[in-house]
Amino acid sequence: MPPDIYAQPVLNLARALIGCTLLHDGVGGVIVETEAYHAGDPASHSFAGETTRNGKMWGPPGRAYVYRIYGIHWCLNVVGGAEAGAAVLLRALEPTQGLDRMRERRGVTDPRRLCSGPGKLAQALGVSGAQDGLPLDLPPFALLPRAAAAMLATGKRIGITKGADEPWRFGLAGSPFLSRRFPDP
DNA sequence: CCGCTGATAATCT
DNA sequence: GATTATCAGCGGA
Repeated sequence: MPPDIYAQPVLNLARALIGCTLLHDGVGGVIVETEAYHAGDPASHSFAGETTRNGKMWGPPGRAYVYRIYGIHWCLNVVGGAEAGAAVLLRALEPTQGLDRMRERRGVTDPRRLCSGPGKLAQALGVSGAQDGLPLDLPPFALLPRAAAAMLATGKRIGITKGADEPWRFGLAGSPFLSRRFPDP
């Protein structure tokens, strides 16, 4: 990705990532769903300031912020935004490469169930806390620009209680690989 | 198709 | 001690 992509306001970054391709060890696909979080946002881990867990959110942009949620799942974010303490949660991919590895890790075969949610995505790509802070433009990761313009859908973020009405979830309209459909306009 | 529930542990108060 | 940016499985319609 061009480095200046990461330096724009985090809402724009969240939109710009739709349609880009993310790979980890050659396994991954096209980003079809994202959510934006930033330090002025009560739903964000960065809202209460810098802590041990969220430290990468204040680090260099274009890197991974990986955290564990509900003691079970991992979630992968792209650190970025013109503002400090911002990140984009990657919620769903359209699997295109390494389908067999994803099926092994996930224990399902339906491609729509491999990466259709933040926890599933991290599991399918083999991402865990070990990758926290790694640059997404360098091995073992790769983040590639999209080939064509994406038809964007916008909606409220999922699974949060604070800031729940903010329309900071973005997706590829009509994609069958979303964690949830966007409401019809 | 939809909604509910248990699992499970780091993080923060 | 409460909360949590989740998921799979289950039961019902």
